[in-house]
Amino acid sequence: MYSIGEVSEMFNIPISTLRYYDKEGLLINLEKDKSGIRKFNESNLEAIRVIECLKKSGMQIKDIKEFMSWVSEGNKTITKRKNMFLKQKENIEAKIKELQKALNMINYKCWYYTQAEKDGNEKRMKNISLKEMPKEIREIWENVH
Amino acid sequence: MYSIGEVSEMFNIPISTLRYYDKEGLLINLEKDKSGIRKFNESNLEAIRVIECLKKSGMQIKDIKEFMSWVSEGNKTITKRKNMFLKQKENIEAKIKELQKALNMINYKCWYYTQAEKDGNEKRMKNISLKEMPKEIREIWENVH
DNA sequence: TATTGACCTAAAGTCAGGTTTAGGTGTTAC
DNA sequence: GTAACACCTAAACCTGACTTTAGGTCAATA
Repeated sequence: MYSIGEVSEMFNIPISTLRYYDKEGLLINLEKDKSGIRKFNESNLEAIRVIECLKKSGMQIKDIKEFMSWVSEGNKTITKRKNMFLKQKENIEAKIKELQKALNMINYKCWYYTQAEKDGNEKRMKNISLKEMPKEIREIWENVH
Repeated sequence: MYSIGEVSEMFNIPISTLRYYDKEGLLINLEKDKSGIRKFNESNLEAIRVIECLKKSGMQIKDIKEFMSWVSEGNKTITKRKNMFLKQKENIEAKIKELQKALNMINYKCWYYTQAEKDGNEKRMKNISLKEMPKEIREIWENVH
């Protein structure tokens, strides 16, 4: 059993955020002692891991809450929950692809500015043609434009 | 030269958002005709590509604005701009790593719920030990916990 | 015993990043 | 010549996800 302060430290999540998650219904089955103090058990910690993961994958609080409500409904929602994870898998894979595209653009810009820095100005780079680019850079450029 | 409506369609960005970016100073050197209508040229389109990329990499509007102001200051800010892109490259690589970690968790959950669905309940899965997991799943699980 | 520290609630406040509204201009289509 | 369309501004509004504030409980320490 952990206090809110301990959990906050473990996960590096502000106490106010943990209380907010609780208020929003994300922390199902979180117990409180007779004087109202929250006691986190292992399954609450696992819920926090899942919340962090679903947030990273771009899910909104209200949808995470819905998922948590399915968890507490038991066996009859297993398929729903499985499908939700399959969908989040796709979401996250799409996000990674987008980021990789952005990374391509950034790599092109890094090359561009490294060259411009050598030249002391952007004159040459502003009008550079595909033929003048090294093969790897040309591939990136074509990918991005 | 493109109208705001054309640009909105090309990039799938709402007109209101393009106006907002202009108002916030992200679209430097954007010309307007005598009656105040925006005319986008190639370099404005390139700016929009850069904005989209920097947004994906997690940069805030006010920082993108600062970058755009460096662009309009010319050669003396080339090094600044290069360093900014180098830093964003790191940011985006870190983001990809995070997403890959989240994807691991999601893959574990997909496996978990596929098994639970077969069983018709979560009894077996809730208490499953490392030894009972296939090797790939065990590796994921260890990565995540 | 009193003060410190960790916890509590409810409600208000904040911030980024837009979006919507209200009222207006200028050009083309019937 | 009037209506429809694409554009304009300024300002108000909205949403999600927190964070801060104000006021209070309780247990342990000086």
